[in-house]
Amino acid sequence: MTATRRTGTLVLIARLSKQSQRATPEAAMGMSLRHYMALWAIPGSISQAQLADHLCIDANNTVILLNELESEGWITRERDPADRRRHLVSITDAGRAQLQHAIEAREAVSGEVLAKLSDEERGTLHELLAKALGEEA
Amino acid sequence: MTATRRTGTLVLIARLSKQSQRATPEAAMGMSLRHYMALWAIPGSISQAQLADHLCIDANNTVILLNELESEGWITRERDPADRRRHLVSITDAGRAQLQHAIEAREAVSGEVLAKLSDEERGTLHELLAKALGEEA
DNA sequence: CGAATCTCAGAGGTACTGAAATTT
DNA sequence: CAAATTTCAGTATCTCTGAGATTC
Repeated sequence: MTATRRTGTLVLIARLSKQSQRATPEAAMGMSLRHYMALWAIPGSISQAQLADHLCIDANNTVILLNELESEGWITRERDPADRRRHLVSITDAGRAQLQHAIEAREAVSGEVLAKLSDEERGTLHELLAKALGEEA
Repeated sequence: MTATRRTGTLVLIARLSKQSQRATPEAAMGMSLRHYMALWAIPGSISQAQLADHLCIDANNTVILLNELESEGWITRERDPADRRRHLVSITDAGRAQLQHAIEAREAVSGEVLAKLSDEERGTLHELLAKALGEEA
C-alpha cells in the first residue's frame, strides 16, 4: 500500500533526537549541546525574543543561556537603538571559530546516527526537515 | 546543485523534536510525554535493558519510569523464567487503551508540526526516520 | 496606563553518579 | 569469582513559574 501507516512520526523524531544527543561528545566539541544549538541559531544579529522563538525555549531560559555564552566571549548583547527594550544578540569572531570547530566534531556523529541512510536519502531527509521547520534549505 | 549542503541535519532534528514537545498537550493525552514514549516502545514483552536501549535512556532512569507506569496500572513486571536476573515488561490492557487515547490526542500536534509538508512528503519523512532508526517502517 | 522585552530567584522535574542486591 | 541485570540514594543540571525593572 502506498498510504503507509504514518502514526507516530513525532515519536521517531524524538527518538532520533535523543539518540544523537547521547552520541554527542561535548568534550570534543568544546561546548555543550545547548550552546551549540544556540550559536547555530544566531545569524548575524537577532533579538532575544526571536532567538527564543527559533530555539523553542522560554525567553527566561534564553537569558541564562546568553549569560553563559557571553561570559565565554562567544556572543555580545547591545541595546537596539530603534527600540531600547530589545537586546540585539550577535555572534563574535571567537564564537564563530568555536562553532566551526564544534560543527566538525559533530558531523562525525551525524555519520553514525544516519549510517543506515544513503547519501541521497540523507539529502532528502535534510530537505524535508528544513521545509517542515519553514527554513530555506 | 543536487549535492545540497547537508551540514546540521542533527540540529534540524533536535529543533523539530523540541518544537513538537512544546506543542504537546499532556493534559489532553492523559500522560506525560516520557510515559507516552515509553509505552510506545513496549511491544508485547521486553526486558528493561532492551527498553533502555530502545529509548536511549539510562537503565537507572528506566527503573523510575517503570515504577510510575506500574503504579498507574499500565505495565507489569515479572521475572524472566529463562534468566531470573531479567524483568520482562509488558503493557496491560489499560495501558494499551490509555496509549491509544494519547495517540489520537497527539496526532493533531503532528498535523501542526508537519503542516508545511504534503501527504507524500510526510510519508517519505516517516520512512526515512524509521530506516535511520533501524526499525521496520 | 497596558503591553512588550529582558532579568532574576525559587521550585519542580529530569538525568546522571555511585553503590548494593540478585542471578548467571 | 567476574559479568549482567535491576534497584535505590544522593547529586547535579536543566526547565518552568512568578515577580520585578525598563521601555514603548
